[in-house]
Amino acid sequence: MSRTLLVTSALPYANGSIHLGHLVEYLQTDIWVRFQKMQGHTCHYVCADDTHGTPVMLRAESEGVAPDDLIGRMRDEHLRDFQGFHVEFDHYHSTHSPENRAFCEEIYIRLRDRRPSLIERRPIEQFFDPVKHMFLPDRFIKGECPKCHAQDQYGDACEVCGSAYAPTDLIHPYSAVSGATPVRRESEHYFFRLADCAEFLRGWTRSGTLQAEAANKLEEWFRSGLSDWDISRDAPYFGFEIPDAPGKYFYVWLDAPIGYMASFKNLCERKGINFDAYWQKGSNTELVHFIGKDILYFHALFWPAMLEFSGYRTPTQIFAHGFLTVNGEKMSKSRGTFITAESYLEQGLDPEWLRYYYAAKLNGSMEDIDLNLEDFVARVNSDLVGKYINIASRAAGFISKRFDTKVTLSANPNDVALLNHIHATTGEISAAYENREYGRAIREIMRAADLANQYVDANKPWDLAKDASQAPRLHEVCSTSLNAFRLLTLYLKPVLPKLAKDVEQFLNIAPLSWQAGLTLLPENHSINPYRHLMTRIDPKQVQTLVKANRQTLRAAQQPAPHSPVRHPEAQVRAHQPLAAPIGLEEFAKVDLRVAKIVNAEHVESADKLLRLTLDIGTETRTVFAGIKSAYDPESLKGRLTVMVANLAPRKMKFGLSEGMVLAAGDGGGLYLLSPDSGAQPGMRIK
RNA sequence: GGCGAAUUAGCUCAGUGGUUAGAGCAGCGGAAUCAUAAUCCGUUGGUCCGGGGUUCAAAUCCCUGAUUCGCCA
Repeated sequence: MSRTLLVTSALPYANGSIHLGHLVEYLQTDIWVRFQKMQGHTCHYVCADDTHGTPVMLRAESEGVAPDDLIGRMRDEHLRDFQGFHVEFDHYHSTHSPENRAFCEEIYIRLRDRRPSLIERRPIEQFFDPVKHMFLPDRFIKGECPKCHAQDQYGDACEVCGSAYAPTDLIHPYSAVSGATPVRRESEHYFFRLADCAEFLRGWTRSGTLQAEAANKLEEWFRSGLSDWDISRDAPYFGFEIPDAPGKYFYVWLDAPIGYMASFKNLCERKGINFDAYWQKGSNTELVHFIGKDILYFHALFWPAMLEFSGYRTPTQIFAHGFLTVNGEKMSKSRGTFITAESYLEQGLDPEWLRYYYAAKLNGSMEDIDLNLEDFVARVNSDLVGKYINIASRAAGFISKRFDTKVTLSANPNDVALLNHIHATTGEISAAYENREYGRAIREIMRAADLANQYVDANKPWDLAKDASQAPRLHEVCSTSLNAFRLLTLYLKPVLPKLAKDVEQFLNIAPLSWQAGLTLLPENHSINPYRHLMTRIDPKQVQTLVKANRQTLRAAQQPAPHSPVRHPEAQVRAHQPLAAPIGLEEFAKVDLRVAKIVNAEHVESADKLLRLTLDIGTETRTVFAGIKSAYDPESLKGRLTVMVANLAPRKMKFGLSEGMVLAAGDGGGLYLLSPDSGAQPGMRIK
């Protein structure tokens, strides 16, 4: 039965580049969409840039450009990266669009005008930056941790001791925007009464829309009670003004998911698709959202509630996936594993290698997947080139040279058995794709590729070729090999669209679709000359890629490592303004010394700290440094760095810290300073 | 701190119907030479994180500990 689907991937935020972590989601979705289209279903895949919010506003300001210019540029970059990885959207829009404004206003007004209303206004008190004249979200307020007294911690949680608190708990808070001391100020905010939607949400959650793990997570949230959602932000804010509220703007997370509708609306206008047939209540089309597990809260609570109570249909499925780790660890700029989509392509790596590797690793759960770079090379080379491509390569020469490029049909039982066997796996493979069990599909396909290679080996075309009387058999064996190869290509096509296209050209056939593709090449069908379809990965390419990403750190505008659509307010770290000027004498008070790290070790029960023993020539110091996330203690031993030697010692839970080491970081990574070669421990820095 | 997830061969992962735990890659031995040194056959390798319990029987269920990761809006 033919289905009609609208599929989305989460909207990437316009404040960062696409990296390999993002790509997990877009490739997962793209594979699924391509599979659905190959099935003959009607399937639209839309996405957009998520453009609003304080981080974009501040970044545009710091770059001296209008927000519109910034988001226009970012959208172009994002789209270019996606296309580079063969992610094929039917439309890629922007949340800063007339369509989105219209839907935001409409949905808001419908929620507001319900009786009883789902929108409530009440004043709340927040920190306000008196210099910058703006309210400060938690992440924009820094200060001293009330628990461990670490300096310069964010307003929501301490990165040194890991404790969570409210920004009001900070000691000596200051604005991360201007450096000014924030003041408390009251302002009226608009809230969406989520608690009133609880009953609906409980039912919706259990209606098969979520993975079991996700439904469990929601159950936790239900148990702890749903609170109202603050959907307004005060000017200045880059976003849409709330219709009846001058100076109040929709919070970016309200307008971001509505962007799915806006993007599709734009597609509908241009293609003559009936928008209402997809979005009206009771629609029998499927609405499927692919998201990262970190934004489940927004997509499984706020979003369906907003839709339901503003008279729209709710999503059919929310598919949440896990994060990407590289070599078993969080992506890290200092290790060079924070790899951007752009750099991957620039280094000349084939996007289909990554598509294949992700597919081989993905399943339908929210578990994280690991990109092990050594395994990546081995897996792609062995599976794709050694097994799959090899089948075509083994047979093509004979067909071209001995049989005038023409294939034949074979009734030989061995040949029929092989093709039947590969054909028989179709159901299992398509079920695996449908359920997003791509790893299972790939295992199945590679098992079939193994069979094909065994078949070639058993039938020994190279022996047949030596005996002219065996020519008909040789013809059958090579034709059967190519037919097997054709079926495997069909199965791999959602994952490897470009390669499949090249194979279609080589085999001289129409684009493969699922049902029509489950046939054989007709008698006397003529193929084109074989050219190498895919090269192997040279491990050096991967090393170069890692090196390149280690070196291009200053670009540093990336959002937090592995989240496809991170809470936008959290992404502001990269844009700290310069501090107020100071005189030389003031600077000279700081005694900076070259220090040799003579020992470095983990601190038991500390999440972020390493205990460093530093030699500064005249004495050794113990310093607790919050750099565990970025450095392996062993790698630090013996290296030189810079420390503040006259910082007053501070008592910490783990002992006395006698100074601090200097490191740069914007939240996405940490980079210890190093003096140039020749410096000796104890030298003063001035 | 609370809650949740994960921990299976050197690597990456399958494996809930409770029998003698599997695959791919890597390793080792052999064969082959059509194919981008690709392929084929054989083979080594695991106290299924530790400990306890339930059972005739546990990687699988229960309890507990360790480690890792995530969430706490």
